[in-house]
Amino acid sequence: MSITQINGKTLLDLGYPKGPVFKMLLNIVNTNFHNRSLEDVSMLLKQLLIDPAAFTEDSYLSAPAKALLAPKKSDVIELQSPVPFSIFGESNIDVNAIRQMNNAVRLPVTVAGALMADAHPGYGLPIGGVLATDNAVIPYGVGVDIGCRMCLSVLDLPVSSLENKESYLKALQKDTVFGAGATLSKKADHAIIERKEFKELNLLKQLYDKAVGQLGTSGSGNHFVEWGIITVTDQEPEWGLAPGEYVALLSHSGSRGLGAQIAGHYTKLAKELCHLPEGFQHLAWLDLNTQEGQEYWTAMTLAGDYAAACHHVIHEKLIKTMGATLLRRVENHHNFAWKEVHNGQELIVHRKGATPAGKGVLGIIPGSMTAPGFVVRGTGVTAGLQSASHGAGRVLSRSAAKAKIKPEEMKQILADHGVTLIGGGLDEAPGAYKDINTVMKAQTELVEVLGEFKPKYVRMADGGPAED
DNA sequence: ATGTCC
Repeated sequence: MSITQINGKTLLDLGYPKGPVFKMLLNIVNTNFHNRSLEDVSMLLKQLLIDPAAFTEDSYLSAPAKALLAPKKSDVIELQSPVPFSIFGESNIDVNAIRQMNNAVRLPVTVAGALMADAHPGYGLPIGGVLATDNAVIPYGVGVDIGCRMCLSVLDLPVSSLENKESYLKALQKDTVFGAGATLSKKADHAIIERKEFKELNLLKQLYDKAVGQLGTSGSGNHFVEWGIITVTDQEPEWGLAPGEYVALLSHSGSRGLGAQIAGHYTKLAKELCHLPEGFQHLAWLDLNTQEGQEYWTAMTLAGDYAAACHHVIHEKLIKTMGATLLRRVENHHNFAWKEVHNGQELIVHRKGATPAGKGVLGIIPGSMTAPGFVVRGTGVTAGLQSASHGAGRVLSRSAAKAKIKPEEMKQILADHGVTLIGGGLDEAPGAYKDINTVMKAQTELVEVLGEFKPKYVRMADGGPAED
């Protein structure tokens, strides 16, 4: 026997006006009409829309009928007075990022917020923004690249082997694939493609082939795969490595087309279901008690695991090519939402370009292709919502970097740091980023540094043409 | 970030 369930899209397709009647009908239909056929339910909903007056005494549908008959009242959600939030490294943050955060803490679902030291403006929530809400998830609070993350593998290769430049560069050429829409020529094998969610949600069904083809690729933008040296400095390393220098592999990428499509789909749905005032619409949320909210959570979780799988495929290939053994791995999402308990309340904590930094939690904060990245251990500070920055943060937009930075300057900085780059454009030049050391100083109370990673051989997507 | 599509 099949169970009939409808969602917001069903109502939109039937021609229902957006508003409070949506939530009423979803509850009524999905709890009381699930034994009826979808055809019967659709017919009934059509009649209700055409002649609501005929249903005002209906035992199930009187409330939505009356709502449809009521004079149209504005259904724009009212904002609350702002929840105070901490800003780390405020003097170094674009005012527009702070303005966006000021907006986010006025949502009626917001319980707490924090802005990280690498913050810059984004869609809705700024990059570097952390927002804790009550039972609501904001697709643009997670970001377009769901599950964008870092992965560091510390290997048993001798540091002196890095002198063998060609073998490391060749491995990067052979085992990594970059570019928008890029796929592997030989499909990667990983348990993620067996996940049942790909069969349970229509959207995920449609994205399955794309996900399989792009598994193990890196994408474009600020994503990279690089070899380098990690210097472990912590005297009592709880991560099982004695202080000293090691060869390490570091990657930065996300959930590729899969996550991007999920983000696009549910952001659109959120905007249709959650009506915010002008200027706030990118912050539209999905109630986790609705089918749409649950679907997003399921899809987001899958995209996060898929992003992790992509890193693991890349690392396994490179480790095998170099004949190395994995000593220790550290990895973390920095675009995601988590269910966490803060001050005794379960909250939805969105980190959009922020590293989880709960007490004792390890994470990676990359610098740039010539600046060090850091392995950190969170302190769990409440003011920072148990978070830290996800990198240095941009100081120049992509277009500004292309216009301002000269190719010779970029070459010189790479040479000065002994870094070899495959691909990479002026928009990713070190000069486009803030000074990572300034950013780290602004968050000393949020994270302790356990080790410092210096890039040596870096691969990124080919940069676009320079702009005039 | 994504083959730039609501």
